[in-house]
Amino acid sequence: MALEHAILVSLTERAGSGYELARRFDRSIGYFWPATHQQIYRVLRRMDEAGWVKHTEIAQDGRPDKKVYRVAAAGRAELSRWLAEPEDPAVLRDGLGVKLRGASLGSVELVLKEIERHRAEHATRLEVYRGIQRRDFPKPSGLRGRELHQYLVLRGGVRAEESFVAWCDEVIEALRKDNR
Amino acid sequence: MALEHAILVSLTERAGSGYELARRFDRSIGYFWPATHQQIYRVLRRMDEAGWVKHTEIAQDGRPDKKVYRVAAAGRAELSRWLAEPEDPAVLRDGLGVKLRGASLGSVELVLKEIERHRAEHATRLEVYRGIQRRDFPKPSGLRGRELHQYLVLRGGVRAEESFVAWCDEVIEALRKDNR
DNA sequence: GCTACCTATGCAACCAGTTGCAGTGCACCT
DNA sequence: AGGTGCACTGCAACTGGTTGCATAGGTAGC
Repeated sequence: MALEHAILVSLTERAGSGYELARRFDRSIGYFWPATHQQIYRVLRRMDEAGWVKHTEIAQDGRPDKKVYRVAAAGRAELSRWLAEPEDPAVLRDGLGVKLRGASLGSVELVLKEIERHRAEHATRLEVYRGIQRRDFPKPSGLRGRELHQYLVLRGGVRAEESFVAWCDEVIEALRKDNR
Repeated sequence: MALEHAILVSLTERAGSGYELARRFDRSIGYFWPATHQQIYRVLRRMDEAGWVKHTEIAQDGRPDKKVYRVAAAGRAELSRWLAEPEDPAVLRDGLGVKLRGASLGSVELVLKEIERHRAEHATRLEVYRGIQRRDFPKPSGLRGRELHQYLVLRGGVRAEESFVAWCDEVIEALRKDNR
């Protein structure tokens, strides 16, 4: 599995608390590996116990103390081990496809509405990603190394959402036509 | 959740045993909702207890007996309830993105190889889907109702794999260029 | 004759992800 | 003064998915 590894990648780039990591996930690694704060906290504790990360408690005023985590030697070792290991290719898992498949057993009208809703959702995410792209990578042609990799990951998010939106459009058009 | 519902959709189209369902999932609903046979058996038993499906034991010679399941009234009711309910839009979850993001912490060479491997895998799946498309839907323009829906679901699978392959190609080219 | 794979079912243990809740204290708005 | 929202941590229960194993006869290849 990979939440451990996603966290290690993120922590290697920059040390941080569980909360900060959860925020970071929301707008970077998270579009390839979403995670909630509870999950992150639990995995951080586990990795701390295993010696993959170390934490320093930091008192803050006006705010609860936070634990800032850094990657330890064992964590770096685990990360390179994992990076060299093959990964299972991702599979699609989308309940919307099941709904469409079963549409004629219920109301095709309602399923169509649902697809329009998903279309809007995916279009919103797409706009968010494009915004990040414009802001953080205005000139992609000059990118190298780590920044290039980050950009390419973002491109994956953009492509995935584009493809969702295009599929929804195809479905919406076909269902409307069938309905006439 | 939706494995229950995916099974109900499939069983409504045609009654079948757990094993048959697992095969069907492998080449139809499964590209939107993958499931293993163990999972399917467990859910079938649960649905049987809940009265959503009924089974008939069928003796076969030279082969183990099988239980053929059919959807019961309660199952049809549950299915329409679910079809009318909103569904959370799907999120991408792909460890390959995490690996790419962390590539510079290990061997970029190795990650590149891994991406080429995934590219090949996705291209294979894509070819499988396109084969099904050619065989089962040679003339998509005339499709209506349930068949149209099935075709559109397949189109989703095709689009998703196309998008994966295209992304891999973009990444491979960019990493090669960066390496020179 | 042995290995391996296919049909067919299923249990048990485990692992990962989700949901709901709880508590602290500041800042900001009404 | 009261409500909302944010920063920050965390537990507990649950649900769903994965993996490994067991059983059993038939077919196919070496």
